[in-house]
Amino acid sequence: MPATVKPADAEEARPRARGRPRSLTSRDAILKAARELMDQLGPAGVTMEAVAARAGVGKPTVYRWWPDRHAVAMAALMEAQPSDQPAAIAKRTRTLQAALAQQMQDIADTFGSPRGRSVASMIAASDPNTELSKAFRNHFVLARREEGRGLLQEALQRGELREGLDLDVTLDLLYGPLFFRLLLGHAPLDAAFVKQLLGQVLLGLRSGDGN
Amino acid sequence: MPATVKPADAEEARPRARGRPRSLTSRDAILKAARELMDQLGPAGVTMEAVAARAGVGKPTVYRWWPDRHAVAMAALMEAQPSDQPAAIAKRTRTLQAALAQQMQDIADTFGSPRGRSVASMIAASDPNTELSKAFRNHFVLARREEGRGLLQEALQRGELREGLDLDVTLDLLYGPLFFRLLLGHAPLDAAFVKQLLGQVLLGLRSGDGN
Amino acid sequence: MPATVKPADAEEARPRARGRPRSLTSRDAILKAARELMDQLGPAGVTMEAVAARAGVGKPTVYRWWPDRHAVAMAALMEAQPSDQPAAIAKRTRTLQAALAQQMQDIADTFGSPRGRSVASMIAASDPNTELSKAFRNHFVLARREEGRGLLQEALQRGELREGLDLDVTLDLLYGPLFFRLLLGHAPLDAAFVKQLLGQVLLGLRSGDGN
Amino acid sequence: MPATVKPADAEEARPRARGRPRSLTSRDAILKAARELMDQLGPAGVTMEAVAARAGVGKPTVYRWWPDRHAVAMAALMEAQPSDQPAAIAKRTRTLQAALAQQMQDIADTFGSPRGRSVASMIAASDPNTELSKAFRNHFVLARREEGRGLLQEALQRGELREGLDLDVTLDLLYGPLFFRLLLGHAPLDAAFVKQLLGQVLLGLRSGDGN
DNA sequence: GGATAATCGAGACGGTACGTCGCGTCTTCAT
DNA sequence: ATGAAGACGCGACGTACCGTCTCGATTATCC
Repeated sequence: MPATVKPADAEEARPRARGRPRSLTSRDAILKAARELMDQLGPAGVTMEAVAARAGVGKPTVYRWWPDRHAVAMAALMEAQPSDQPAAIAKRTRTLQAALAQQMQDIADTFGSPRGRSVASMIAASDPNTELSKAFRNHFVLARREEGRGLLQEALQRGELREGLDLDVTLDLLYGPLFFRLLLGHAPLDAAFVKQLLGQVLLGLRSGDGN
Repeated sequence: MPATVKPADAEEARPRARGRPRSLTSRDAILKAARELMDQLGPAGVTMEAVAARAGVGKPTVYRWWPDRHAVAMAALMEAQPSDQPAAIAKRTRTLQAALAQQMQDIADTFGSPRGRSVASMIAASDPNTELSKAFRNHFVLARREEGRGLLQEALQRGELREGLDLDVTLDLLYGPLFFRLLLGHAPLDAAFVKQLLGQVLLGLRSGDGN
Repeated sequence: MPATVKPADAEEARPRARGRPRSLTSRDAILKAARELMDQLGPAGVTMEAVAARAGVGKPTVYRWWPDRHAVAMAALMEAQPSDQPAAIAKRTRTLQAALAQQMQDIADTFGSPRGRSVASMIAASDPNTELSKAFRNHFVLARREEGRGLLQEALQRGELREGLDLDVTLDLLYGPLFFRLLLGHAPLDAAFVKQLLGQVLLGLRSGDGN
Repeated sequence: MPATVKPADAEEARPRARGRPRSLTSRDAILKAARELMDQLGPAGVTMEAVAARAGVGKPTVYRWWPDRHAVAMAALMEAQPSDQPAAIAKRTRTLQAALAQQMQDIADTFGSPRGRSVASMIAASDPNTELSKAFRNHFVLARREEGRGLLQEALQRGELREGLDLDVTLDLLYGPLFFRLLLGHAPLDAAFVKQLLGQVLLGLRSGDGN
């Protein structure tokens, strides 16, 4: 799913806007420049002037695509990491616990990187009410949570989990602690933690009731 | 615990510095101004110029106390909310589950407020490695988590929880999902959620092993 | 005589260019828009974007007719005021002094208007070496001076003026002070001034020599 | 007399403004930079960015002293040429005609230079109603005209000129044609012209009446 | 009559400069 | 020495126009 501000590509009419079409080349150059600045200087380095200069583009062209520097940075990060296959590959080959463990470790690795830190800091710094901010959170965090929902539902169908489980609470029980440690950094985020976390959560999912 | 970067008020010598002493009045006026700006304009509104102007203070005076705008903002927020008694009062009067539920609901209320949103956004936006940032995270999040540790330890001594419990994982299991929903806002953070959350977590704490 | 930069309509071949011919409707709309902007906002308001937008025309269409914004503004002003009959009508009906007085008052009125101020400011602001600039100066100022030359020559033939008069100096003696006050605004430009001016100048033209 | 916008140096109170005083060093560097740009690139080259960069000064500092680019350019030109002694020296040593001839040739030389062209173009391009614009016109043009008034008054006292002369008209009669040719460029501005001009004007001043 | 070609409106393009705001530092006088 | 005041160099902001280009659509001439 593209990171543009106006996807709007419902296949209907869309009367082939008048005038010169926007240059996708410019758009890509802008996002590439933003990504490089993000990696080299962090989120604060993604200034409109630096992005435009590095992309070989006029500042107004950047503003034609995105309304401000936060939007450019978010679009660059979203385009950089498609949020795709990694877990999907592993999905079917393991047990629920193994699949979740792998995905969570993958998330930890991703967010442990400098670019991941940038993502985290932008999630919290941006106005949470804008559409772009929601899309960004969805892209980087909630999409992973939805992968987990898929894994849980399969396990549910296999009868490995008890009926009547509140999936949303369970998902937060899995991913909440993960991002909590990522953001706070008060304790290590290693394989042992993931194992313990999964163990405690899954224990409560197998039998009995959680009330 | 003061919010200044340099407490340094070790009671020893301190040769009664020459010249005019720093005005505590100024300090308080600065923090008050910062708090007001934070409430009215959000974290981005806490600029040094605005703070100094509103406090009726010169900019260098602000810089004499804190090194940059983030520090002023953090100090203002920390001074505003002492992170004290609320849970302490309730501690002894209820069951573990009830005490935790009350504290968590209290946290949710606190962070649901505009000022709480500011706190959350500053946590994620600030450089996580600075001392001030650590103090800030500790003040607003980890201190609450430590309150929970106290509650769990009491329950442990009462034999309500199984031995060998990994308290750190358990604490993240409790507070992680809470802050996860606070930050992401993907699902409501109401009493039902708190109840479900506590139910699922405590279920795994009572018997059996979590491995 | 049209105000376009490229009249070039030498009646010869001109192989009746292929393709769609330029729209005179557009041309007129552009000049009309430029005139309106000039009147409402002054010379600085005559921007290519505003002209094109107000004329309901694409920017390249404007550039197809004129090379830059100055040219458009000058063309608009020149087209607006044909520099014609006013004095021509009066020419024959009066004495030299009366005819000059009327023309000069007419010039003063013209240049005293907002549009006249625009003309004056463009004369001085434009690069004096371009062809267009020369045509513009000629249209608005020197053409009037040439009218005066005609009046003087008639008077010369009637024997009202002494022989050997340097007409160019005399013309500048008449029109120089007029435009001087117009541009500098240091003193009123009223009928009394015109009368005084003509009196002093013509005094020197009647007899004796000016050496 | 300085070119600052706020001279206001009436020697009275002026309570020694609070805060850091403005740096005259910066002011001078700005004006010097503006002058150099004016000489090298013409009036259009005097952009705020270029001035600030060349002066080694921040843009806001330039705006602290002058409100816009025109003001900077005018101040630079006024500071560059003090509009002083030249004629004053010659004043007493010659006849009226010789003194005027020298001054007028001096004016022609001054305004014939590139910098003089810039001055002329700025006079006509600037909003004639602002205080700065008036000061500018006064500095470069009317001050010279006033020198001429002095010369005429001396001649008047010596009895060289007839009584009842309208000095203002006479002055415009002298300087108007000069600036007319300067601005329009339709005829040479050489010694012969100056001689002819003075001859015709002075002829009318000696005897008879100009009505 | 169908191809060809220059024009049309529209509007995005790379740029330059605008005038503003905030940073964190420095310099002044008054306390 | 510290207080407030405020100017300093700096750098980024977001906007306005510049003059050029690239679209699809239109309108004429030429084959």
